[in-house]
Amino acid sequence: MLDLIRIRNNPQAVVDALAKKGYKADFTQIIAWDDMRKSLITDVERLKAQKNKVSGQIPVLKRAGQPVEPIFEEMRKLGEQIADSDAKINELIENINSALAAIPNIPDDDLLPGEKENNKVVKVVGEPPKFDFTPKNHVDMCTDLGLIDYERGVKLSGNGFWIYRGLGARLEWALLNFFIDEHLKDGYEFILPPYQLGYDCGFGAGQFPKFSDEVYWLDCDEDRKRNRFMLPTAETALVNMYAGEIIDEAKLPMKFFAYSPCFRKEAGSARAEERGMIRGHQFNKIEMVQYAHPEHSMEAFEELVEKAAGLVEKLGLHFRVSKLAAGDCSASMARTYDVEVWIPSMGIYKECSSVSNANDYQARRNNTRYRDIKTGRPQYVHTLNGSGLATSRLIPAIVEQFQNADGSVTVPEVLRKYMGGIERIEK
RNA sequence: GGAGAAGUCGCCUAGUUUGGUCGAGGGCGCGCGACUGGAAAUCGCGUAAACGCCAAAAGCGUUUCAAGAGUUCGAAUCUCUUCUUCUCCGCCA
Repeated sequence: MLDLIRIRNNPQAVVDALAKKGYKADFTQIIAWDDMRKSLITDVERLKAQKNKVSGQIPVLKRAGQPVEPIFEEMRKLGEQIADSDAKINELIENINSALAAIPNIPDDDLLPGEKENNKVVKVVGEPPKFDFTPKNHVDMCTDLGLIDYERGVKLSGNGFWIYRGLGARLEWALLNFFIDEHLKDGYEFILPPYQLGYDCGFGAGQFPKFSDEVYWLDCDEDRKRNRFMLPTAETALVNMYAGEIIDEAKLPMKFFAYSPCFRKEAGSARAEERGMIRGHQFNKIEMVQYAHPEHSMEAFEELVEKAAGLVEKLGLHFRVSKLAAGDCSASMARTYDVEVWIPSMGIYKECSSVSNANDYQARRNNTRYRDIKTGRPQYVHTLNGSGLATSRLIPAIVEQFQNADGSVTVPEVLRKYMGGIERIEK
């Protein structure tokens, strides 16, 4: 949610900034509504003040034994006028809010405009492995080694689901354990959130109303506001934990990470090149979230990027970090860097972490504030999130990048202690 | 899932029977000040948010007693709906 005062103060600046995201903003209607709201409020508040004053007289007159009935008729008329104006004001507020809620976040100044083609690689670590044999793709590797059972996953739940088996399950769990330990070392608090969330969480995170069709709903009431959905990422939970609260400034930054499966419809995105576990309806992810003071959110952002990249690096994988152009950042985000891991069989880098700063966009939507020590006033926090990391993109990278001529896979060293010391996965 | 009780200012609590100077009293906590060499104790003062006048401060006004709707000239107080919590029962990992 954007700040209406900011829009009012300089609409053109906001229009220009949003244009970088490819969003055509026009605030004339919103501002007109807000103008109407303001003038109505001034009027109706004058009426209310008058009503309160007269109302306060009634007990005094009564006590003095004076007649009060004559006043009632006038008061009734006043009351009708007030109810009338209040209804209009509420309608205007609703209009304004739903219009504001549909507008994406303002991208940071330093972002390039445009889409993917303007993403900029800011860091490359390692290089693509060279094989002196014909490398296999991850689907074949995982199937041959018995790590993943794609066929039976489909049998159980349909396309987009798989079963982790045996060492595959242990590898998955080892990755998660490795990430958990690393985040604990960095002083992040471990959170296990509910996997079913209410509508407000989706709204607060900025995913609803626009993307409410991309999650799985558990109930089918006509009004989704009373229903729950399966979380598409733990961010949706973490970012709403303090909704409506005022946090002590001294507590900032607050740092969390959560494990959760993520459930996504991914409608219409089934593509031949995204076989295996590159894109599924359910995948595991550790998500990092920080609540930061606005003056320090950029540092928090850098920290999260470093952490995400550091994890991939410790695994020994070849990857790169890209700074996304304004139009490639999601609607809620002011700034996003992707950590992309090399998938040899596809010949491309695939996102395994996306680190973003929402600035105050989410905090405004779900009313998460801190109390400023100097002024004593509540201010919106900045919320940041980043995967740390999503395993479903890493297992393909690991089995492909670390495959050997005999069809085995070398287990990254940092994972071995979580897998009973196994160094190599073979048939 | 069934039956009952309850949700008041950071926390605890008064007020709900008898609707009207109740936006709301008291205690704790917290902040400031006095006393003290310093501290404790004591005493005094203060103690929410949103919105509007307004870009900001001061000030004034409006709104907010779980949320929403209703009755009424007037609702913390009466009615309805929803949510949450607690107790008992049922069911279960």
